[in-house]
Amino acid sequence: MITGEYRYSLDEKNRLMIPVRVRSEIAGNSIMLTRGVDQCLWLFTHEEWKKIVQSLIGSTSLFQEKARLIQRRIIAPAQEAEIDRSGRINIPPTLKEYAVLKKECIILGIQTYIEIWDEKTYLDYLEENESKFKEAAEEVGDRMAL
Amino acid sequence: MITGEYRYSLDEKNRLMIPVRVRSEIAGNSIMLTRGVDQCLWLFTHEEWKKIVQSLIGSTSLFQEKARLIQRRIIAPAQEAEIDRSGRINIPPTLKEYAVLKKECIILGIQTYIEIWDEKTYLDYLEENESKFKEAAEEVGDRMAL
DNA sequence: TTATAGGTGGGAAAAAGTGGGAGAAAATAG
DNA sequence: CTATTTTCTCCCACTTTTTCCCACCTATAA
Repeated sequence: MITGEYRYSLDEKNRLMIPVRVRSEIAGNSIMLTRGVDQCLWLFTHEEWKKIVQSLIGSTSLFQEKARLIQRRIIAPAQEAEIDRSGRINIPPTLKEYAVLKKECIILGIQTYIEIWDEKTYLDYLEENESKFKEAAEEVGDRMAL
Repeated sequence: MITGEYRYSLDEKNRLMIPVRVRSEIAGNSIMLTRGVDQCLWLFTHEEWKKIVQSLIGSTSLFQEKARLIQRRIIAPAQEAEIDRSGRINIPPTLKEYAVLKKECIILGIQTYIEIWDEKTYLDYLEENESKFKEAAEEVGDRMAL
């Protein structure tokens, strides 16, 4: 299981470090990188990617508007990324622009996949949603005894 | 059951002591550390953490807004922390910043988990919420005879 | 006072992270 | 089509951080 919140900087060559702890959870050295929901990038292992693709296009058709949208928004932008010897990946220009990555980036391990955020964007997102989060937490609290 | 309120200081290497009484309640020497609700860190045993993750993400998907929020706010920031020979853990930078830990920290044992606060933040929190606490206490009093 | 357990600080080796050079490949201009 | 420039990739070397270990300090109890 991939987990953790890390800060790394994108260098001048658009390389971004993948934290060791995350790397060690990823089998092989090649991953899929795509647009996420919200202003971040998603990063999947090949296995996970296969599952996603299957569940996204498995039951839909190119003759359905919403299906086309999801395909264009999630599936099409996906690119393979190699992890280099020092544990970094290259961020392709279009994806970099989508997530508005500047220098400081946040990498989030979310169990089965990874998110890449621009630091400022991420902090703003959390701040904006803190009250919504607390509501959600209260709801969870109602459902269980923690 | 873990209980107690302790004061320890974070050293220059970002190590924080886990009180012996708390340590002895933890099986193994590794725990999960994450962002808490409110400005503190939460610390769970692996068992407890598993339960939390399960109940938080068990039935949700990365294509649901609230689910993503909870995952980003609680699940993703979680990192494993090893307890060293002297009974200390390392606090990762992003978590340290979130809880605004300076030198003096307060460690709270709350039955099944532990909270880590910056001392000043904790005292302010208690003070600010004293009246809310009294209300809550009244409510509890209505429901039972203590 | 001495022994013991809890707590604190720091050195040294190892691991992780960073930046940059050189050659290959690709793009562009002539 | 070739020559020049730019971009990309691979690799190496340096720096920083982390980890592991040990020594010492302090308080408590024998």
